[in-house]
Amino acid sequence: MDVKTVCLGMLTDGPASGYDMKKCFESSFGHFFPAGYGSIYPALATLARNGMVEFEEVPQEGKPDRKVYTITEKGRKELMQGLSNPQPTHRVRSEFLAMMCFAHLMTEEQVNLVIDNKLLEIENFLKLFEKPLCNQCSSMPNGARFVAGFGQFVASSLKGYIEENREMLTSSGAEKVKVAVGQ
Amino acid sequence: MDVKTVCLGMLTDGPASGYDMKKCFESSFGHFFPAGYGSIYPALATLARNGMVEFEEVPQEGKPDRKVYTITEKGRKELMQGLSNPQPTHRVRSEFLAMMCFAHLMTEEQVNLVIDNKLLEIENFLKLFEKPLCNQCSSMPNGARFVAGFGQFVASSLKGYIEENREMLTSSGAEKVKVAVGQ
DNA sequence: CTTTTATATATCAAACTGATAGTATGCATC
DNA sequence: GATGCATACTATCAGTTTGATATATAAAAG
Repeated sequence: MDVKTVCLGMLTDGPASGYDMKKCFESSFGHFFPAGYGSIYPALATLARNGMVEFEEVPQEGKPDRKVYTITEKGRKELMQGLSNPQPTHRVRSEFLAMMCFAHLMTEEQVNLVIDNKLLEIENFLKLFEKPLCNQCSSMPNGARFVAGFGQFVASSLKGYIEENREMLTSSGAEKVKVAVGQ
Repeated sequence: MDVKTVCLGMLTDGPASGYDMKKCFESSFGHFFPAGYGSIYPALATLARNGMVEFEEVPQEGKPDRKVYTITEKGRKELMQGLSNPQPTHRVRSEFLAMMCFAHLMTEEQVNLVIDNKLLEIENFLKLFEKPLCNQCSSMPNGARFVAGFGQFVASSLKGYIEENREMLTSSGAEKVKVAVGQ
């Protein structure tokens, strides 16, 4: 299950260009499966070379040609193959958590800044769900609703955990008391 | 903040070999910052080349020599530099969620198998916290306790969300009803 | 009038992933 | 008694991904 498979999946919704797909990654997929041009374009090139997709070059005025990709029958089979893995991964790579492991090497100001920024980031993410948006909330496939709900739920859990435990990372009560008692 | 920085951080706890660090990644760091030999050994080689670490080759009986790395003063400065980024990332890459977006292209059996496996995986992960382990729970730096608690909290949140919403992904009541009414 | 944003393509160095390889001991399974 | 597997240690490699950059034009923002 790499970027190629996700691109094939996106194309089951209708033809699209690499640029369209990038926007789709940015707005939704990218929150749990990031991809940039550097992986999308090579993926599409490989898929085309292997007959999984076909493309039509659509000329435009004043803009580069659009390459509009369509999934083929072979591509659909490949997609089903990709969806047949019974143990898909779910990986986190967090500079944030790695950094917090070394909080004792940082100043209190540094730690607080990092945490405040992270909370802001999470709050901004949660705002995406408040809007009357979900352009097609009702028309959204169940899978997409499950995943969106997942993201919202995890984000608000995170926020709660960080808020309730952040003092663990800074001059914790315990340590301050010890110092006071020691003197 | 790449593997090099995390290696430097690990070395502030005392000298270690690449193999030791791999075990450390496997047992703890890897849950939120994965790294394999393919990134650890090149990272250590680069760090040594740039004077961030020094190493001593310790011969052993019947086993390959251990290369025991120690952080240098220059390495400590580099680490502080790495810890000074006020906006560390926290990224998820989830084949699981991507797959669930395409649940409507899968059979109900496939979806159920994937979800059952994922729940088992989460339960196994949660078992790591039940043990009287945390070899040094009390001696653990606060940062590590914060991060461990974070992992435990997120995992149990995930479990709850999946259990409560999984029926959204399979032949949902709603759709079954619609079919029945339509006939 | 200049900078930014949007539309569209594409590439590249550096980093990372997952697998493989080599070498030696011990331990269990057949 | 042999075969395979786990542990201990190093290391590399092909394929992917990341993040930045390049190219080109037009419209909107400042």
